[in-house]
Amino acid sequence: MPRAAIDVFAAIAEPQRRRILGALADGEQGVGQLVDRLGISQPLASKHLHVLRSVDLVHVRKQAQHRLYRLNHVALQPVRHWIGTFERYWQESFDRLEKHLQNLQQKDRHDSIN
Amino acid sequence: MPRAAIDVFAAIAEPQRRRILGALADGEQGVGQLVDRLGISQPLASKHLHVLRSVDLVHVRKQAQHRLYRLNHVALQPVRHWIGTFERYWQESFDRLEKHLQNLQQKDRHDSIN
DNA sequence: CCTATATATGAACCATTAGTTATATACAAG
DNA sequence: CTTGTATATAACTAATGGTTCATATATAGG
Repeated sequence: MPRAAIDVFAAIAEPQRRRILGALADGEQGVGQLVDRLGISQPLASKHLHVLRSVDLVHVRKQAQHRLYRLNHVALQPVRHWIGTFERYWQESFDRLEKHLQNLQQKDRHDSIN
Repeated sequence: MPRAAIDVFAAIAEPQRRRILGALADGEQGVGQLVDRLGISQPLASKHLHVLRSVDLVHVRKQAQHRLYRLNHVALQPVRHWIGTFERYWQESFDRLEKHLQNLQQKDRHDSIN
């Protein structure tokens, strides 16, 4: 139960959490599905999801007893941006990318993560 | 003295290490300069640099008693690539970027980091 | 209300690690 | 060879965090 102020960088530093995010890239999923796919214990999955939720990397949706988690790729922007500060060599391309990203964000409501 | 197998993600999860890399983005620097600029202790700087070196994020060059560290931005590619796997929405742009990156890598010998 | 299923949470354990202080190493200069 | 400067390393401390086991909460269905 990490109550410490963890940031996005620390969140994605954990291999299991990266695996979870990778699995969620295939679409919204419940805890049970993630447990089965990744072969980890249920409490561990819940706790990692809690961390990911604390940095807004995932969003939750209730459905009966299930909690359906879905990836929020926008929360990765701090990492993207930080890396961009070093890669000024291709900064021009990066700027184009950022612009494109902002456009995508605006119509990012009920988009197709599947 | 972290002898554990730390990866790039864990290396950049540490805020002080990100600050060090940020400082090195301005060009090659000695440990003393980093200590002054960042206001951290000398042993701490050396240890963080050791970690960064273990994942090839920095390269060292001896000059008299000094050790001059310089950023190796190419080592950030795993992070870039991993993030790219989620951001398939602008994948096309990303591919163009990757191509550009590979071109830059080839003429990355004694380039100008400053 | 009782049971089953799905998920979250608490407690305890153990490993890792950021940080400090003290000391060692490397090199240069006299 | 001694001194001074620059950096690395060792020993230690304290905090953090990943993991497991047990238990609690939530919801559905009889």
